[in-house]
Amino acid sequence: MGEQMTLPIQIEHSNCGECPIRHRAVCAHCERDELEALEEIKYYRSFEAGQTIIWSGDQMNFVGSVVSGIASLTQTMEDGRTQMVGLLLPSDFVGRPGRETAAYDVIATTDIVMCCFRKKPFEELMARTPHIAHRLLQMTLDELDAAREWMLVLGRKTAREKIASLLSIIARRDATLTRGRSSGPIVFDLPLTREAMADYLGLTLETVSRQMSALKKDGIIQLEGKRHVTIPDMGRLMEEAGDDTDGGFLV
Amino acid sequence: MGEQMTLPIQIEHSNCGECPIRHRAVCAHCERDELEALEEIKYYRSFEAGQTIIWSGDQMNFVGSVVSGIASLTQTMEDGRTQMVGLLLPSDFVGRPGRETAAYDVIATTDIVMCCFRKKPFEELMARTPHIAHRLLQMTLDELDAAREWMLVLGRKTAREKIASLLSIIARRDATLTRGRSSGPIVFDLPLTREAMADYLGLTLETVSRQMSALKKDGIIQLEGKRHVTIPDMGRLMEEAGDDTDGGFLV
DNA sequence: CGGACACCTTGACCGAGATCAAATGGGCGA
DNA sequence: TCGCCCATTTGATCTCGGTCAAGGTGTCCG
Repeated sequence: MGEQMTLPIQIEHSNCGECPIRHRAVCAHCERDELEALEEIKYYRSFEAGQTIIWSGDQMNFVGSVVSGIASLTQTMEDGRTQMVGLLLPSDFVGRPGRETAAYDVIATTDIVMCCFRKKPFEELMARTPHIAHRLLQMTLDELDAAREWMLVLGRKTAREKIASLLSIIARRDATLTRGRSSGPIVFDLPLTREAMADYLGLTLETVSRQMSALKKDGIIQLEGKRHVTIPDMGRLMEEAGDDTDGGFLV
Repeated sequence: MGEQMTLPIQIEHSNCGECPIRHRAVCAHCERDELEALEEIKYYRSFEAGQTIIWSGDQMNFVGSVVSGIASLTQTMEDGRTQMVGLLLPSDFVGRPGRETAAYDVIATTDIVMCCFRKKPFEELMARTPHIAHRLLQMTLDELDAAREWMLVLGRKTAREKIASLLSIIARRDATLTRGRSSGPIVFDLPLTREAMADYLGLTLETVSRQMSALKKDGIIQLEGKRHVTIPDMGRLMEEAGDDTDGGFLV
């Protein structure tokens, strides 16, 4: 069975035409050609929050990456239980080279703009450019890591640890995107509803809410409104997450 | 961070020298050369049940595949909680092309024989042979699928459903390896202890044992001794697993 | 300004699975 | 064959997180 995957494509946040993201290939000496080839097969799509971008089982005729907004990769059981299996943030890649159909639902969590490439030409480009294939392999390995790290979270962590893990991942990701590694308090807006957090963590939204309140009461996080989060001490949060590895943060 | 992964390499169970597995490359017209090149950098290692084959953080100087036996990819928290994040069965590939160190512990569940290739030459071969890189990408995508499917199991399924899911995965894998798809009862030996099953499923061994007994009492499975399992009706087992997809089994 | 709606919080209670503890059983070496 | 060791089973109890049910809060729009 074919399916959906996310691979963070190596890109830079600088302009290429109307697109705020520059799709950068890996091989230094042929970068120019690749960029031009990508330009030719590129188009844009946008989706509103809540829209299902791709249904599990869909024929896929494009690959692409998220320009802005958040989407989730989700699996659903027939009785309605759902589990988010991946989070698509800006710069993440969508689509499985070589596979025909999607295996997961891709649901827009916020409004989304995607930069798409027609699948066939992209794959041909990939075949012509070994470095792209190699880069895709590396990205897929990263995804696999993230998935396996998440298996530990889902299988063995308590609700409180799960919340702390999610917060630290989002904070880390946010911190590396917006500034370099700094050591002050970290401030960001949660891009997920309580329900989406619950789907990601294998919890109910009530439990998520309770644990958020508890972390707030204990001073691990500060909450302003429902979404605005301040983390005064990243180290303490990671302790709460039960993380031995600091994930390369603040190294 | 680099790490460990499993990718089922495309192989055939026929002899090549002393190795019971034939390492088969993907490109038909250059298969001969690839086989010869693989022969040159090949060697064997064996491990006893319980041995840790690779420690998380180890420098990796080989890639390889399992010839016989079972191993597990495992993550451990500092307080001792462990979660298995992958299962290595015969024909599964070990090692991350392009990564320096292992991210997970690889522990021999049974006695193991591995067929290894020195990493550097293997990667050079990979660079020379685009089809191998492409094949590796496909295998990695399969792994990613398996991991994400498992996230649904870990996050949303009940203990009973988890056990049924694990049994059906093992049964399916066993069935496709040993014979073609047949429709009769399925018989196999569990390659895992109750504790290993628990580590895989995010449960305790007591719960595993209880649910196995329950499934037995309800006639979903038959148990002879501790390990020998008969599944009279695969359909019923998959119902218990809450699986909507039949995973391509008996299609 | 106020009402409606979506999202979130909090409370009370319950149950699946964890934990602690003990009994059973099978395999292997002496 | 006996006895030991270790995996497994089974039992009793506890607890975390799920479930059901009210409220609260913020935002949009009349």
